[in-house]
Amino acid sequence: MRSDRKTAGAKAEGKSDKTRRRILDAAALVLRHKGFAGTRLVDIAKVADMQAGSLYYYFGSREELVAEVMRTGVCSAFDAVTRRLAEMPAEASHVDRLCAAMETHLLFLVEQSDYASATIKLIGQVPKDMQQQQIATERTYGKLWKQLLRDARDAGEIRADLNLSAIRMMIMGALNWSVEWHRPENGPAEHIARDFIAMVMHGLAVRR
Amino acid sequence: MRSDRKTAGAKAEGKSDKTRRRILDAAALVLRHKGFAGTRLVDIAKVADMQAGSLYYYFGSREELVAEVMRTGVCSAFDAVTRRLAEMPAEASHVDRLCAAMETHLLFLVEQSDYASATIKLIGQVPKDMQQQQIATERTYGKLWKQLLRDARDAGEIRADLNLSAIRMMIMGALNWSVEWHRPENGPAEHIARDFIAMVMHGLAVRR
DNA sequence: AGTTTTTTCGAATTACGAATAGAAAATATC
DNA sequence: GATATTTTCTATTCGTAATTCGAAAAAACT
Repeated sequence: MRSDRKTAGAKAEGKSDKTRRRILDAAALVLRHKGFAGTRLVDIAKVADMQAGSLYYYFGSREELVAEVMRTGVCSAFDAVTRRLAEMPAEASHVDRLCAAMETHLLFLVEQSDYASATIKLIGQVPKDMQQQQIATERTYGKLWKQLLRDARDAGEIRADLNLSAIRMMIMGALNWSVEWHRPENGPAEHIARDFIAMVMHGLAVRR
Repeated sequence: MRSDRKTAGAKAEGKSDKTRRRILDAAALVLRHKGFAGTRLVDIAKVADMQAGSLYYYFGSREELVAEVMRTGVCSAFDAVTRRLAEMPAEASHVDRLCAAMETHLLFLVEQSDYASATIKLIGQVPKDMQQQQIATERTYGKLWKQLLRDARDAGEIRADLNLSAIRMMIMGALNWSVEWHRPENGPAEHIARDFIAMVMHGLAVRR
């Protein structure tokens, strides 16, 4: 059994923690590509360079492992967006901030984090109880987006006649769906983001 | 073994065909809610009001059954949109047609067809070979959308500086993602569609 | 170097659900 | 109404992959 020699929040990372992370990384990678049903423990073990049985030294069950990948996925995306917003100049408009959030979310998803893309993919695949847990974790991230939209609307920067909840879900949907189709050969994610933001902000219709 | 007393395209539907459809309906319903991994044959059988073993009289395997649900899902969505476009007045603009297609796709997805919503959900969940097959089936539907966008652009009705492939995927993503979040209590799908179309066409930003 | 603790292994077990097959029931045919 | 055909049921088999467990190996400690 593992000893808990560390106090919460310790910074040094021992061998055991590194192995644990290696397993999580492997799981995120495989899950991202094969989904929940398609991912077997032996697949994860192979990538992590160990035997399937050994995984149980670190995680109580397959579900527990997957759940931690998903939790990490949401939290890391939240962090990435939050950090990006934090480093914006104070004079940035609410719309600027909204656009930055969209760009960051998309880039993070498709070319930075296996955890985040795996999480998106898994949301619709895991059993009901895990899903509940997951939705709870996502609530904080959802609130951030809700706030971004509300601020922009209250400042008169975006139109006020739309159901912002629906708009938010549609935006997230467009961004999240990219994990299903985006491949590097479709071009750099920055370009996708640019065009998407152009559409969302100014519309497809030509100005008269 | 079933006799093939019917010639292709016969209109009368015998008892056997009705049972077959009952199973497909049940499968679509369950798959829509539980996904690929979460759906067991006994679940489908229960809804179809029969024993799991009996399914094999109609389908060679679980995969075959799921594949037929998915094929039906894409084809029916294609039909719904095509029909809607066909009954539009000749003087309708290309943008009008594009909007009609978006609305139809969304409504069909969230409140008309378990087949269509199950299909969307399953795309990222099924094994690689089924996925290939599925993508092939979807190609026709994809072409329809590509054409709608291209026509609108060529007619000068939408801006010409955007990557239409990416835009198409983003639009489909926003619409498709609704199967993950939309519930009747979020309000009628018509309203969601209206707001989404407003955003896509005219943008969130207020006009100066 | 010897001892204890942590980590890994790999074979065995278990659980679950798809698939099969032969009997029974229902339905159609003559 | 008897016979043939189709459909369904039930119990069983089969395969796969998660999980367990005791032993071996590695690492840490004295």
